Amino acid sequence: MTELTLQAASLLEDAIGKCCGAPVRAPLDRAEAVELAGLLKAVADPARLQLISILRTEVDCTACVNDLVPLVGLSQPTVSHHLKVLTDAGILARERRGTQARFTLVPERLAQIGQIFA
Amino acid sequence: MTELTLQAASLLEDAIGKCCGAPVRAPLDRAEAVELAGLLKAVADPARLQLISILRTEVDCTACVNDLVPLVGLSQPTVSHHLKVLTDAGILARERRGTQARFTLVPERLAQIGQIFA
DNA sequence: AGCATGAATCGATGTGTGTCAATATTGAGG
DNA sequence: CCTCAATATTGACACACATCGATTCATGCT
Repeated sequence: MTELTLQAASLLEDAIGKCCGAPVRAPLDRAEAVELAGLLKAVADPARLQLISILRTEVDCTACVNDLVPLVGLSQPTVSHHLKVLTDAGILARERRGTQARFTLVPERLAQIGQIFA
Repeated sequence: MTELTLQAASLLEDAIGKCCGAPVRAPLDRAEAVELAGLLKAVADPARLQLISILRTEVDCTACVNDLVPLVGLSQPTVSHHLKVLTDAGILARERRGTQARFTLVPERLAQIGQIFA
């Protein structure tokens, strides 16, 4: 793995053309773009954003489906569906606790999304 | 507008329950969630992510439609469509330059998206 | 004016997705 | 084992959307 010194990176910036002080990256190819878009799609939905924001206010960022259903005002199957989408995207972790399923935020994954546009 | 001191915010954190060191926010209501989701949807598409990443490598973060079409490998109408979506979302700015239209990144808007999950 | 070029709009089409009611599955207790 | 409570899956439906070809619109040039 070759690494660039800060100085070399700066020269590269001048050569390629630099934007807005943001780090220089090569344009995404189709595959990379599809993967990133998949992650963003998981989050680009009102119900799922609400679920995430609710979990953020819960102790340990966890809750079970039954707690969430009344808070988002959707049917239980629909909430279950959204939780699955978020879990498949690695944004939530699922853990069985007796008869109920507890969902917990994965903060590193959220931070990763934030980094995309940093 | 009432402001919280850092100390008060910290107490509030303890009272509400805190997650992952992320700032405490109230859960999103439906309207807020819809608006945020709209912004994220604009970005949650492979072609549009590619367009953004390409613009980032261009000098001054600008390019015209004809330059972009071959780079993303989609038809001109489709590229035009995606550019419109990004522009409507405030992520690009459009400017006529003779017969062609130049699109420029709005870095503040991109940063705003990053902040959502910070 | 007329033509050429670059960009936007239109119409159509196939695919994806959010939602729910109904049903199935899982796990705990009697 | 049977039942109950919590969650997941299925089927169906409406709606949104990415894509393209054809066309239209806008500018600059001759």
